[in-house]
Amino acid sequence: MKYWLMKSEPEVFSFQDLKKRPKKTEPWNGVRNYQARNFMRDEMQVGDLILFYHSSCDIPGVAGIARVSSKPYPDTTQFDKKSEYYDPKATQEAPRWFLVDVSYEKDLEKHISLEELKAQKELAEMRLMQKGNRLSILPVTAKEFEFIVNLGN
DNA sequence: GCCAACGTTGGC
DNA sequence: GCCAACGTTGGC
Repeated sequence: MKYWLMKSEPEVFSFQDLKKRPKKTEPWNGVRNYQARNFMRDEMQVGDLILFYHSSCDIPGVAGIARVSSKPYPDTTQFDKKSEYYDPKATQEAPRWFLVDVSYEKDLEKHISLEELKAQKELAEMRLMQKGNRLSILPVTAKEFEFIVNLGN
C-alpha cells in the first residue's frame, strides 16, 4: 500500500465536490504531466490512500482523505476535441494519458493549511515543501501520511 | 497580479 | 542533442 498527495484547485474540483458525487468517485482526468501520469499508470494500486490537497486558493492545504478506487485506464478527455484536455497527438490505439478513479474516504476534523504543514519539522523533507514544486501528484511516506492525518484529527 | 520554478517545444 | 523561448503552476 502506498500513499499519495493529489492537488486540485477547489474552484475546479474540491474535496466537497468528490463527496457529493453519486458514487463519491471521480476519474482524475486532466493530468498532462508525464511524471504525474507515470505515478497513476505505473505505481498506484487500488486501495492506496490519498491526501486530497487544495491548491491555488485562499488557504491551500489538505482538505480530506481519498482512496484510489480503480486500476489505471486511458483518460477519455484526451480524445475529446471539445475538451480543454484534448491532445491531438493521442490516439485510441496509443493513448498518451492515463488516470485512476479517486473515491471519497473520510473527512478530517479540520482542514490542514500549508502554513501549518510548513511549521512541522517532521515534514521538512516532504516534496510538497520544496521550493518550486509544481507536480500535481506526489508520493508521501506512510509516516508523513499518518502524521498529517493526526494533525487534522 | 507578480514572479520563481520548471516542464515542453521546436529550430538548429 | 542542445538550449532559448514559451507556457503553466502555485504561493504570496
